[in-house]
Amino acid sequence: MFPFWPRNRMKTCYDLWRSLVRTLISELKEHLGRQVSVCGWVHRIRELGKISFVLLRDRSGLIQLVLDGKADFPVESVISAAGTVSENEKAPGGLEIHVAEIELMARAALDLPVPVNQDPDKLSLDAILEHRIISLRNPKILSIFRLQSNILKFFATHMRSEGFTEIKTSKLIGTETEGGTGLFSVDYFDSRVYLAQSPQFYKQAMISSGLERVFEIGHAYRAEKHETPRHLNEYVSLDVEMAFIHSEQDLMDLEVRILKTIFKGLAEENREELEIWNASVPGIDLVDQIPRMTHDRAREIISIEGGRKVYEINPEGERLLCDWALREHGIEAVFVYSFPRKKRPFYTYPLDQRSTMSFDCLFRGLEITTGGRRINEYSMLMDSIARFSLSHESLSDYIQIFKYGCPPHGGFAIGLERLTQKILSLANVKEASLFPRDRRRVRP
RNA sequence: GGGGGCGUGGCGAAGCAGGUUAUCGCGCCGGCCUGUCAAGCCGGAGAUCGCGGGUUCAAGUCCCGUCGCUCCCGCCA
Repeated sequence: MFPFWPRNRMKTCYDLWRSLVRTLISELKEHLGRQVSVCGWVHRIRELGKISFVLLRDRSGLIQLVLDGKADFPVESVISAAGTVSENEKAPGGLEIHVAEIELMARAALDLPVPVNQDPDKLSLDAILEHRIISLRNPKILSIFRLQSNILKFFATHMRSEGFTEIKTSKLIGTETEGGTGLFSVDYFDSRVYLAQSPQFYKQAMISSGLERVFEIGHAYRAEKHETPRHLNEYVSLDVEMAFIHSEQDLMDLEVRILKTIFKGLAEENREELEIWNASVPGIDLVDQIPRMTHDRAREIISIEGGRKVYEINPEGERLLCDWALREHGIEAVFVYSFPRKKRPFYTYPLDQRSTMSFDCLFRGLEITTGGRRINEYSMLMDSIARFSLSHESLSDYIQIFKYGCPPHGGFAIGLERLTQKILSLANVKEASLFPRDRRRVRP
């Protein structure tokens, strides 16, 4: 196997080195004293006259290369180096490679727009995002997405373990089902369609189809002109829908189990990333302790904590609630349920005249989840549609889900970027999106 | 939709009771150095101070507009 060099390359005296299979930097300690070949990006160069030290970076880590003479390539160039792995107390990490042969695979230009080998805390968010292609090379920045990838993995793994089927639904929708605001319209041949703000109706359709339990990991689009550290106009939604539930309490139970799996997995597999950000996930046992309170009770607590009467749960109130939960229950999270009917969509299952079987999950001061039981009974849905002054015509497809029998069900959605942001204590949710889209930014 | 703050070399900042060649750190280029650890030392390049207008003998600095960024509120994942 010669995965990195053309087969027709002319034979040279260095072909011995080139015949070496690439070794990942993280595996070098198993090759002590042996000849290896490594590939990666030049992270840092220190020249000391007749000897140079080059820090090489690959997907698995960093290693010091020791070179004779100068390094004739700039930082961020892609190289392949062959040499002998040796132990040296003077080397960072105790290991280094004494290089016999180097191949410059791709020379980097000199005008790096943002530093890759420095602490990104010293960069402005704007610089990070404007030069996203380059800033992602920064190991600390890239570590966000290593961790995020595992959030996705543990989420999906958990859902499957409970018998959920993964679905992918269309992001192009023909009608403004959830009300006119907040939808992006796009040209669709001779007509106009919209980008889905949630897979809500399709999830429910799959409940009635007989799958009973479904989840979807997909993008959601919100055409809202908000500019805050917690909003994106395109985000990844971890959507869940489950049949045969009794109330939103069943859904909170499910979310607790999901969060436990995610937190446990991250604590095991992403210790390094958490350490880089000086962050930690809540203890697994504590997730069971997340307090649950009604919307009314939440307002009371916020009023007491904030020292003044509140009627709405605003962002400051969400922070106060989580502070309270940390103090009283040891975990910065809280479930709020029984939201008023007027604060929830028409499809939310009513508990009584005033409130609904719906809930939010707040984590570290931020709403990461909204969900609830949905109306599954045809006549109740008709009443609700009338109550919200919606038209049957625009909801005809949706109504069909319930006309021929749909079991009691409900679901929720976790914002992937928000969860990532809060786990790592990132100042802005945009840092947790690879290529964030906000009101003006649609590039890179 | 409402409100606040900020735009100064590639990056991060100082300068802003108006005044002569706009300063510092990192990075970059050149030189010295065989054990560096954000290497060190010497030298150098690089900025029409976001843009437009106004006030003034004089504007990075004051005023108005504009564009951009960022934060708070509303709404939301």
